[in-house]
Amino acid sequence: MNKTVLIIDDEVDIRVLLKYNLEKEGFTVEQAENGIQGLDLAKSLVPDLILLDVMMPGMDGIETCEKIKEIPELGHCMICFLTARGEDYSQLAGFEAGADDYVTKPVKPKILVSKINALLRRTKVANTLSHDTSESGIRIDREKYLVHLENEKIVLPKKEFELLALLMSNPGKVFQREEIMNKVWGTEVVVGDRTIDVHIRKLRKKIGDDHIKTIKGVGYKFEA
Amino acid sequence: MNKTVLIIDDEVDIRVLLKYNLEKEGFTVEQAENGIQGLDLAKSLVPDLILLDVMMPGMDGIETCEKIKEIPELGHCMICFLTARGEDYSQLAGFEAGADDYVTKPVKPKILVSKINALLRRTKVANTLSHDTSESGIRIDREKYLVHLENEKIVLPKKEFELLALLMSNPGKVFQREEIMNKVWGTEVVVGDRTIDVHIRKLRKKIGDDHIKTIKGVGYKFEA
DNA sequence: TCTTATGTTAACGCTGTGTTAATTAACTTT
DNA sequence: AAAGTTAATTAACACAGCGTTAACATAAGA
Repeated sequence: MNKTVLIIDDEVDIRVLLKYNLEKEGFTVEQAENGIQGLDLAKSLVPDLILLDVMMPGMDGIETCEKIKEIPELGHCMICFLTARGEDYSQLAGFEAGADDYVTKPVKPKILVSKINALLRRTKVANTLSHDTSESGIRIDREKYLVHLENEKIVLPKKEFELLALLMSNPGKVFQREEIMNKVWGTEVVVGDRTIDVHIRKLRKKIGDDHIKTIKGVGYKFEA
Repeated sequence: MNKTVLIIDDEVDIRVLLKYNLEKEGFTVEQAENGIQGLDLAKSLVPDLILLDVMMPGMDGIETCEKIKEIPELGHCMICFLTARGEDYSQLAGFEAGADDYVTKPVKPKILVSKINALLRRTKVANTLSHDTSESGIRIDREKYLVHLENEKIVLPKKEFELLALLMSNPGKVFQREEIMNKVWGTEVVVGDRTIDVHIRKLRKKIGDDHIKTIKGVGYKFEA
C-alpha cells in the first residue's frame, strides 16, 4: 500500500513541485495551504508523513507542529520541516516542537525523496522493535536511545547500544564476530580483536550475564 | 568459471566505471539502472554478488534489497551497498535489510575489488533448513547454532557441529573420510587419522549411537 | 590367525574468550 | 584554552575448553 504524504505550505509553486515529485515516487500526496486547513486534513487523513513549511501566514509551522503533536492519532506520523536556508533558528525550534527532520529550501527533489524514505523507514523500525517486549524482560527503544530492563531504564553508550540492538534484532541467531564488526563498527575502521569482547562484557555487566551467550569459535547470540 | 556481478545503480557513469574495473579483474558484469530492472535481471542471472546503490529514484536500494531477500534462489548471493558518505542512516537500515557489506562513494576501484573478493570468499551457506526434521528426531539450526534432539536442545562445539551438519546435509549418503576432512577441516590444515574418529565418538555420545553409522574402509553416514 | 581400519580414553597444547586496568579519543564544562 | 568527564580502544594476562594426538583396545575382513 502507498504511503501518504501531506504537504502544508502556503506557496502553491512549492506544493505543485513536491506533489509532482512525490507522486512520481509512488506516494499518495495531499496538500493544504495553511496550518488550520492542514491540521483538519491531517486528522481525517492520518498521513504517514507531514511536510510542513515553517514560515506561513496565520498559524506558522512551529505552532502547527505543536498542535499536531497533541493529537494522539497522529502520534506515529513523521513530521519534516521545510525551512529557508537563512532561518537557522527555525530548525532548532522545529526540533523542539517535535519535528523528526527538516529540509532546506530550495528543495532538491532527490534529496527530499531520500530523506522521506529514510524517515518512513524509521517509523517502521521503531514500531517493529517496540512491540517485542518479549520474555526476556528487555526492550529497546531506538528513538529514545533507551533500554528498558525489568523495572528500570538505562542509558547505554552508542557502541554498546548498537551492539545490543544488533543481537536483539534477531534473538537466538548467532552473530559472527565479523558480522558484528561490520554492522556495529563498519567496514572501514580497523580495531583490535578484544574490542568486541570488552563491549560484550560491559553489556553483560549492565543487563545481566544470562542474556548474551558465547558460541566459541562462532560468535554471540541474545537469548531470553 | 567466472564470478558474476550485477550492478544496480541509476547513474550510468558509475555503472561504466565499476563494470570496467570489475571486468578487468575477471568478473562477468551485468547492469541495471533501477530496482525493478535489477530485480528482474537478478532472478534470471542469479549472480554471485549484487552491487546496489542505496539512493535511487523509484524503488530505492533498501527496498530492492528486501525484495531480493525474499527470493529463495538468490539466498546465497552477496549484497553490497553503495552509499554516499553522508547517508549515515542508510548503513544501518541497509544491514537491517540484509546487506552483507557496503562501500562508500566515491568508489575507489582498488578498495572495491578487494572487498568483493573478500565477500565472495565468504561464500554464503544457503539455509538448508527445516526440510529435514525427518524421522530421526534430530534437526539442525545453523542460524542459532543449535541441535534439536527429541526433547532437548544441545549446543555443540564448532567442529562437532560442522561434522554433524555435513553428515545430515545428505542423510544416507556415505561421506568418505577425505571428503569430511576437506569440508570440515579444509584443505589447508593437516591433522592425524584419529581426529575424525574422535569427533564421531563425541557426537555419538551426545546424540546417541544409532544415528551415525560406520562403513568400514569407506566412511560414515547419517541415518534415521 | 593375521592384518587393517576404527573405537576409546585420557592427556596436553593452543586458540579463543574473559577480565581488568591503562591509554587514547571525543565531548563538556568552566 | 584548560580541566574534567565519559566513551572507546588497546594491552596484558588468566583461563576454559576445544581440538588433537598418542597409545592401546577392539572389530571386521582376508
